[in-house]
Amino acid sequence: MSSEIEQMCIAKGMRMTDQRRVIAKVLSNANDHPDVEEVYRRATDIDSRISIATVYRTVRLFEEAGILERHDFRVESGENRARFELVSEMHHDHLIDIEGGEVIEFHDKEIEELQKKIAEKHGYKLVDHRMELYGVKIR
Amino acid sequence: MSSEIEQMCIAKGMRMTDQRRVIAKVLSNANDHPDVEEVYRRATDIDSRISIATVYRTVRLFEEAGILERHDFRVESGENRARFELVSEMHHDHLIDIEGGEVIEFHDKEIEELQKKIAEKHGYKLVDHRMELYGVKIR
DNA sequence: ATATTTGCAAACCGTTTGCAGCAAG
DNA sequence: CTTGCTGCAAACGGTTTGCAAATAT
Repeated sequence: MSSEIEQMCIAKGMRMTDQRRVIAKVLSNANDHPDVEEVYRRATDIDSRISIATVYRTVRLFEEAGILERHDFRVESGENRARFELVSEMHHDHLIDIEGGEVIEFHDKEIEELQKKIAEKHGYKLVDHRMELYGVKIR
Repeated sequence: MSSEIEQMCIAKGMRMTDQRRVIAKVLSNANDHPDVEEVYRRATDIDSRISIATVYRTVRLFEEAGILERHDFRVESGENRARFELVSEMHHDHLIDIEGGEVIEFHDKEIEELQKKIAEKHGYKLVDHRMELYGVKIR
């Protein structure tokens, strides 16, 4: 059976190679926000004939096709790797545990509404936004 | 007369070189959000004996001293340069014109409050956040 | 058959760093 | 005098790319 992303690719008329199928599967199954290295690890685990260059090309392709969303979370270690997740029907933002690294997804209608209003107040139509909350667990 | 940033540096006991003084002045006078190349341009305009390496070292120093804030605005051209601004007494977020590139600062108490609540609802203490609105001018 | 994709390694770009000389305290 | 700063050029790390071979359609 083909993965969720593979279906989307087919729907968009993309040429499906073994590599793309594997990467599509890895990303479809991910419920975290892996970076390219991690996708590469998981993909080569399934099929070793995949190069990191192809992973880079493929996540970019998927992103441009509106299948994946790219994030640049600010992270303690200062490493600057982009992380990816499947675009979901429901838009959401992220709360990042700066100690543990976990990422919690949330959606707040009220904030979204306020953001739109702020843009309008300044004479702008809001076309995108980025909101990341950074926190530490209360124990 | 010494610039706002220079005063802060002195207050923190930093060794003041000509290069640092010039860079401090450039950043104190900036009311935009220049990247390193732009700071370098403005600085060498005043005194050509400044290298880009020193600009990099100095903005990092100022950032770590809590004098500057670093931003990584998402930008159409895909270029990934960090941009800097003097930390202001009043915290604010940014509305970025994705066409013109202008950056508008704003502050919304209500959103800040909601962000804190969201973090708490998930068992986190909010320690930082990043909120950028991307818009197009309504003509 | 042809157009697209791949792996490889080299290039890229923003940023950092080792080092020897220079300047601040 | 000592410690820290600078310029230079080389290294870095994540990402992209030119190319010839391999593959999808």
